[in-house]
Amino acid sequence: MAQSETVERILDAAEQLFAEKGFAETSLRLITSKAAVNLAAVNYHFGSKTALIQAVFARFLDPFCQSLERELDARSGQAAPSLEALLDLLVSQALGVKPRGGSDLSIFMRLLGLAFSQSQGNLRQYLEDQYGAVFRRYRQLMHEAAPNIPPLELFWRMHFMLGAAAFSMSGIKALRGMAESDFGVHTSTEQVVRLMVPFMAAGLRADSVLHDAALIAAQRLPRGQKVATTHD
Amino acid sequence: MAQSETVERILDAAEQLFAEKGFAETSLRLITSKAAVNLAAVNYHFGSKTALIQAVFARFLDPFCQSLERELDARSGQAAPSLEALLDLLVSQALGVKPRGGSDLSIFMRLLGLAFSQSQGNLRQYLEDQYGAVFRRYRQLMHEAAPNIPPLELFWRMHFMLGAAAFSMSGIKALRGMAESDFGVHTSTEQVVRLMVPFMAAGLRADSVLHDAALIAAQRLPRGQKVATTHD
DNA sequence: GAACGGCTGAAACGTATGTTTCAAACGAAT
DNA sequence: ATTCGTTTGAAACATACGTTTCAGCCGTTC
Repeated sequence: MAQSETVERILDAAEQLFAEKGFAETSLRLITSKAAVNLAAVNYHFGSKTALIQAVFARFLDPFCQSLERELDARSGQAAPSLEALLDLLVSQALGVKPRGGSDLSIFMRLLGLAFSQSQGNLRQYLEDQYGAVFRRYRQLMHEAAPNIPPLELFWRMHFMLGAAAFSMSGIKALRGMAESDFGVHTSTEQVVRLMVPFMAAGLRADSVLHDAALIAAQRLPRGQKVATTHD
Repeated sequence: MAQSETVERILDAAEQLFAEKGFAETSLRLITSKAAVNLAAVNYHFGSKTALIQAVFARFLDPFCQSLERELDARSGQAAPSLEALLDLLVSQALGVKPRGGSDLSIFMRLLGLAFSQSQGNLRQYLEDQYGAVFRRYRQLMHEAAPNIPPLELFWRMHFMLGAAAFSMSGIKALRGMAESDFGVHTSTEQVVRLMVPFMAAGLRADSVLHDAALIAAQRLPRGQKVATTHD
């Protein structure tokens, strides 16, 4: 009956605590205590801590990806968007998705960063399976926006991008503190995000170093390789 | 007889396991078992697990920073180095420092990434205290190499850079796997590092969006989304 | 009003962790 | 050969964790 509020409370608390301390360092007891629910509620509603973690991501990533895909669909007929437009789209989506009160973009990105840096191929595999399609679609658009960059290099550059975003948001509190003590200026999360756009756009379209390197040779797909699913 | 080999064995095992699984997820028993030493040896030689973690970083970062400072000293008389030269210096130092057999650049960067993304209270402060001076010195050179970028923006861009590096190296194995399955090409760690340089250099000298003194007010939302500025 | 099913509360279970203890082993100096 | 400080080995300790259990609660349905 009626989706007890307990589930939301747990997700709220877990999201915040995971972002603060990491997954392994956050105990269920801490979560349930912060959420003011019973310890057993987690295993009752989610089954396990692992499932809880995935649920936290799903609550954030599902609306984000759906919203992003909607935007991409809306643009599918028109001319291919520019790099900046693509980045802006991502930024505005990220800034726009606010499922709940507690959710902040910095939390979102920090969790994403943790997902990639914490151990288990578990979570990573989950994200890959669940949201890999959207990523590939977005990458294809990036490829069209920067056709002179070899796909392999673009792949890595997009992950440099993701890393820059995840890392900065990850430690935004500490970094903001450093910036504030060094420059006496407060930088809001949103401002940091906006600072990323020109950095990333310029990095993405920098001259490739792969055109005549050894990599480019292997880059031409030897016909046998399994490239099957992705036509990008 | 001072400095038993046990210490080195522990550090080797710990470094590798920390990089693989993270700090919290790596137990002392796993470390000592891999190192083939007694469990109590860790607490005997290092005092605590926390101290062990710091020791792992010190063994890596101390020679790196010393070597970097030496290079910076050697260049202090000459003309200010270019951005690319500065980045190359970093890369070559990072690729050059190999204190031991097991040590790999990807391990180095992954640990660094973990240091910033895991429960930041302790380790982060340690790194800041211990190596903050070198960072500031390097940043000053970056400022001279890109004088048209406002220092605050440069600060953030350097951290975007660090994030890109830490993140990519952090999950290099998984990313390499993705790249390999999508493009059928193996990318070595060193190649990934070299791919970063043009990306970062271009990002660093991208046109600033902070030109006006009004650092903060300069940011106006391009599209009509709700602002609701969540101050955190 | 009684019976049912979803949900909560409190307690316990089994396990794994970091740390401590203390006796034994080792090596160098006396 | 004995001594002494350093290092190791095996075991125990205290604690924290994720998970399970089960009795009780409450709203809904018959």
